[in-house]
Amino acid sequence: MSTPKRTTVYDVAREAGVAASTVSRAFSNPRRVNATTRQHVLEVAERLGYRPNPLASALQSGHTATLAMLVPDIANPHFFGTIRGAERRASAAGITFILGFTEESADTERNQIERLARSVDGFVLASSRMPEATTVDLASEHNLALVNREIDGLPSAVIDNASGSHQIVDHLASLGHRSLVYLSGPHHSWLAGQRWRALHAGAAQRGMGARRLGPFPPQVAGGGAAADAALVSGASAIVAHNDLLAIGILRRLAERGVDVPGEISVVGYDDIFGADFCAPALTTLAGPQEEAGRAAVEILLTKGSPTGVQDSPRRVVLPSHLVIRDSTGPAPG
Amino acid sequence: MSTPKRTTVYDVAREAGVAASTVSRAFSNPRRVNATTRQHVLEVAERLGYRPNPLASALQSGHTATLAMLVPDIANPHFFGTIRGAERRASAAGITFILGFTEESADTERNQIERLARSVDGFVLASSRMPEATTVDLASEHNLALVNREIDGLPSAVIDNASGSHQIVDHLASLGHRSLVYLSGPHHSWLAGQRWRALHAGAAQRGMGARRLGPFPPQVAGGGAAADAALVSGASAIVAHNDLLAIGILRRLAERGVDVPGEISVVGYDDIFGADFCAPALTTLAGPQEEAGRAAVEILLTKGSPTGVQDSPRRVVLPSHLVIRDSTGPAPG
DNA sequence: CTGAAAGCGCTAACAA
DNA sequence: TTGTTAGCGCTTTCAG
Repeated sequence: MSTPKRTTVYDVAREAGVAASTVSRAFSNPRRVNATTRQHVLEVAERLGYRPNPLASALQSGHTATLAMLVPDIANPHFFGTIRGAERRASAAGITFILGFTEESADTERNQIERLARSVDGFVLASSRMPEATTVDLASEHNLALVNREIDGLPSAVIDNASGSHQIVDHLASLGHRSLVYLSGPHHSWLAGQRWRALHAGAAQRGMGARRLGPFPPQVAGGGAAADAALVSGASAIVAHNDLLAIGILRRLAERGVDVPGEISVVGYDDIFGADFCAPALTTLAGPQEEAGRAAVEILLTKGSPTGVQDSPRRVVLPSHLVIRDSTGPAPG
Repeated sequence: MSTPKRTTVYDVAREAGVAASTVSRAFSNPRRVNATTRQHVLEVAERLGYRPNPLASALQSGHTATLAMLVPDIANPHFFGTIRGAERRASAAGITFILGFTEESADTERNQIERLARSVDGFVLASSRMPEATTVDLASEHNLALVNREIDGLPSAVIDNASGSHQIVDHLASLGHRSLVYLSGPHHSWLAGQRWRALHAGAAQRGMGARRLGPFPPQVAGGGAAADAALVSGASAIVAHNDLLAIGILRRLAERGVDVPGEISVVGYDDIFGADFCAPALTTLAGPQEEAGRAAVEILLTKGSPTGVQDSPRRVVLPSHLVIRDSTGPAPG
């Protein structure tokens, strides 16, 4: 509030008997300054309570030491781990972390990027909703790293949903299920496409039937309609687009007096907070979310580094594993 | 990545045949410019793809149009609503929103504040862990608004825990409970103090016994020890510091074969995501979290406004209400 | 290794 | 209402 004139490089310089540029170097380019001089400058700075102004620094240098992460919705616990991983990594590197929400809208996402463009060095886009072309376009002007989305030519960190989906199919097959129904997430969701393709292929290999229904809103509230649709389909196993939806389905099935897993099995994706204490506890595909967030930041950090060369974009694929709980069991009959 | 020379106010000014300051005004001070001129400037700016650089603007004006919210832990769903409310309000005002985590540490919190000080116009401190003195100190140099914490002389938005705690006591009393045990959160938590005081007073009024045990880590994992301690205490009702802890307690009780609410009732605070689908569904104190976040940002926004005068700090108290679910029932015997 | 000087892009007096 | 003139606080050539 009060603005008792901030101490600047000049104040420190005068007091230390050096030039402002030396003070600057002492902070941002330690090697370019004599160790003794630097020590002295730092002491004076400390004494005067000097604090570099990141804005002034960024204005001149072009580097903001800040990065932004854009997430569709904060209320989805699925993003917890990723956010935390990203924040931790950024923090560790002394990078300021901006979190933005896109409200599940590609337009909002795009606007956020344009808006923040000058204030950050790069963006982590989690489960981006933007069309591929738009994203590629933006990537030419901005530093982007994707999480749980892959686009040719762009760096990304994803959790292996293909292999994970196969694990799900194998699990269900081993329990004697002959058919499954995938209750899909948003139509334009890259993840939904991935999951369905793998599920479909895996089921074919195992001689199982597989159908896709939906899209359903990937939230607990979407579970009602999804469950009802699944029941009509006659499949003995439901694979829900994510845990939120799966939990909603579990609820609806309980309301309707359908026994899980006695009459029907339910599987989710993400292993979110709550998946282990809903009733019945949910069988779901888990992955190192935190690691994914960390990796994305890492990518941004190294991209901006001295190499300068834009080698082929890094793509990190993290292993997933199926956590078997109480919502899956032997096929009935 | 590529830096094809950004268009600046000067480019626009030249092209529009006006001075740079006019361009500046057209954007940031529309009234101080002729409507026609402004229109023209905006058109030219649009055509050239001009985008104001917020850093340069902030450096000169001292206003960053950015604010930061500091939260102890992103993994606690309790903060969802508050974060979302704050972000939405900021977004609506065209303010950039920075989210930081303090890892439940007062030191980290303080460091974050110092670190971001120059880059933001104010801070929303959610469930701040800092000692009162430190906070008051910081408030003299920074623009602070507290959420779920009250300190004399500082603006805040809190959910009414006192009245809420009384609601809990009344509910339990009406079910015939003669004693309750409060399983407390962190010792230095302001909320924990509030809750216990109100619980204690309410119980006394109703002629109920009340004991406090703990502190316990306010997480699901803390529930094991908490539940065991509660059982030993012999109380027929448990009030947990928050829902995370309550859910952990529910789990432990289930493991030990203790019937809830048949043998013992359990109440939580916050009505977090999951409180409605754990087993049994949790009776808990709910409040308008989102509103709290919104209010805190609102405070920051108006504080920085033209009034200039620092009237008595605003304190917003939001109503809470008890959501009765299946974890509470008549006292046994 | 260090200093001097010139801005980064914008806004804020002060004139006109 | 608009233009002119200085910077905001820092980094960065370029000399020395």
